[in-house]
Amino acid sequence: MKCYNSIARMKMSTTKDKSTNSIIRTRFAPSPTGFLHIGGLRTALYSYALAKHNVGDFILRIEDTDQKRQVEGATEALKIVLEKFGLSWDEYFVQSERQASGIYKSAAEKLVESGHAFYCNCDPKNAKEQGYSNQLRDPCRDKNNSKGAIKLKVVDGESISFFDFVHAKEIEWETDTVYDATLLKSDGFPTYHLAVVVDDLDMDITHVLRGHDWLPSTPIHLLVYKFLGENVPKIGHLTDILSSETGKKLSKRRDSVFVEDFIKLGYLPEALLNFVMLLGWAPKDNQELYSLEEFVKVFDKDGFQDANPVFNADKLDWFNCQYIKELSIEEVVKQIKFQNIDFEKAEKDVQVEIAKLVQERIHTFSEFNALAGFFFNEPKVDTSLFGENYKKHLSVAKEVIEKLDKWDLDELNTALMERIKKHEFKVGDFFMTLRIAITGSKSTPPINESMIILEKEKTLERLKKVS
RNA sequence: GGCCCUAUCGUCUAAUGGUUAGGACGGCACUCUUUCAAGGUGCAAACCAGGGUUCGAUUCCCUGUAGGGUCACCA
Repeated sequence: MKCYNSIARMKMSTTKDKSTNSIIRTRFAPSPTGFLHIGGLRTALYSYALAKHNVGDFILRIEDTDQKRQVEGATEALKIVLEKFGLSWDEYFVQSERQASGIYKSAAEKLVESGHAFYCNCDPKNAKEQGYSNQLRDPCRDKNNSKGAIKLKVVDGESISFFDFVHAKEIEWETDTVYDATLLKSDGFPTYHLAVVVDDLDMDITHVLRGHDWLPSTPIHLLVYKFLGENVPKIGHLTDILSSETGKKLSKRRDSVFVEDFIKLGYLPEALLNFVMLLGWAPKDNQELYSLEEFVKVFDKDGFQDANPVFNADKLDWFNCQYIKELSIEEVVKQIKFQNIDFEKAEKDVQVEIAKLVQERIHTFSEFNALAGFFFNEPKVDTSLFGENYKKHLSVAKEVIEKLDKWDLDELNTALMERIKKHEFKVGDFFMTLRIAITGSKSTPPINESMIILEKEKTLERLKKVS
């Protein structure tokens, strides 16, 4: 991965001939205010795929112009997660570092000079109470102030539009509905509206992919682009992912939305990424399983969905199953270690044996303890679960196991089956009794295999306890 | 409320001016099986409504309805 710093990058752009630059350049521009949102992962993925499908550049830009909302370590966490998903970037920028060079301030001042922006020296704290903050036309626009925040001077009676490449249609606004947005705050930092335009221009971004929540402020950006007099990148707005609970946009408060949380719950990055690929984009054929590499290969701008998809957890689980099945047994072992401390302490061959039994039976690794915790913790056995004849079953089983001279799956099975026949037990009933006695549950991994793993002593201990 | 976006099975979606409207998840049934999974087979399940345009609309246009987003010196 190439990682330029901002200064090096600025030097580059001054020496480069922009007119010959036809390469596709996309960016992911999160603000470091917390963990990565599932929708953010999808935006990053599509931006990455759009660039890489066309052998272009994918840029990571940290938008940290609101100093008050910074979260310690969020940028580092963001980078780690993106790399975990294979979304590596070619260039890296931090807006607060760029801000120091005065790039945003001078752009804003340029707009004032050309008459497209004005100073507002109202106290931001009182602005709301005075009704200045959400007014379409700010009273300061005619005051000729020479300091304060800088706001956009929107001209009425015009229309402004752009072609949205996700929706594949022209979207238009009357400027009468666009408010005099703040571009440069009184602390000297740009707002998103200014920074995004200045940076996308300076970094030669060709395609902007962002969330639908940005659509309403697009006319502001369009105006700034126009007044700065440069080429506007193509812009596309991705659908919102809806909560299956509320039917509304996924919210940090109500829904589980953070990528890190899904990883903790035992979802594999490949599975999560594959799931997210198909929320808002679909291929022409019916293929559903894609690695990142395959996805990049088939990705195109025509596959975008216009309607908001609902987050379907069942389908995510299914994807996770598919990828868990493909895992090598060593990888399964590794994943289980994150879920259970006792497992980590077990002998290596025991770990492998347990992993084999569990691999096809779980949707996420967090299910491990419910399914296979009995290997490490003695279960509480609810005797009401037992069927008829369970006492006979148990005494026969104990007898067989005690006499068994070799602790081996085949030997155990044949010895058990022999006695089942002799006593004319129902095979299923007999093993269900053993299953409950040993695991405390009616649905478990294969019971003979489990007993072999548990070892003779522990198996007998548990059988004795309930008989 | 203003502005903007959207509308195919419960969910993710494909295709199409003429099709038995396809696939996947989930559901159900059967099968496999000492439980649960996994696997296999099959079934049910959709074009929001009303007007146009057209020989013909799920598809194109309009209206309605419904859903979503957004209205900060936050991003």
